[in-house]
Amino acid sequence: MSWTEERIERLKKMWADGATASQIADELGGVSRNAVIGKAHRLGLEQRPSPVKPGEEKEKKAAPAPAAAAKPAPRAEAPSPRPQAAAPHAPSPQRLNPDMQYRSIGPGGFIRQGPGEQQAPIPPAPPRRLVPAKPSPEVADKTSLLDLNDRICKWPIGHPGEPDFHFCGQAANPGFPYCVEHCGVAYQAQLPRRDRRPPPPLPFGGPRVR
DNA sequence: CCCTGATTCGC
DNA sequence: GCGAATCAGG
Repeated sequence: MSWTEERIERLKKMWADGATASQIADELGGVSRNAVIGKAHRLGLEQRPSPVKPGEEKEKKAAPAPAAAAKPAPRAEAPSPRPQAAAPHAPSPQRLNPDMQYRSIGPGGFIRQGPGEQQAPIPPAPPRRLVPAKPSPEVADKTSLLDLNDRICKWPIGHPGEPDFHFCGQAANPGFPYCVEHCGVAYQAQLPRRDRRPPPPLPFGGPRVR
């Protein structure tokens, strides 16, 4: 089927009306939705909300980042002693906390409280001076999660959970999460399709095909 | 899986 | 120019 004047007109009309490429292809018949999209582009009538390109390019996919949650991790300067008291919900009969104050509970399981009755205030914990924990000797001089920022290479060294897990820590390649050396590992130029090597055959005949 | 539009590139 | 194959996101 060829793109006659009439079919092109119909394509333009439906495209402008917001029909999807699939709908247009079905309506016209004899063409695939890819053909419709391709034709629409060649006609220059694009600029439609694409599900894939709503705006600018988003976060780069950090290629091998396993658990490197690459956030600067805001440092807690002076944490407040106790954020809030536990809500006085109906405590289960088991595992009673001896430090807690309990009140009688009615048949419905709710605390019975008179109209003017106030909840007894929980006394605040005595102020305590908080000192930073000493880092374990394995990571003493290494770049830890808390040391990360956007100017530091976040390439993980070792594996999360290991005692000496840390990050590269070199000066990052500007605009990239890694230093120049690790950028070279993380990012590879994509070859033209014809130059790509086909993936090696999977063992056992590969995944099932329905 | 289904869907979407965008892009690439052999023809 | 055409459109299948592919990509990338919902």
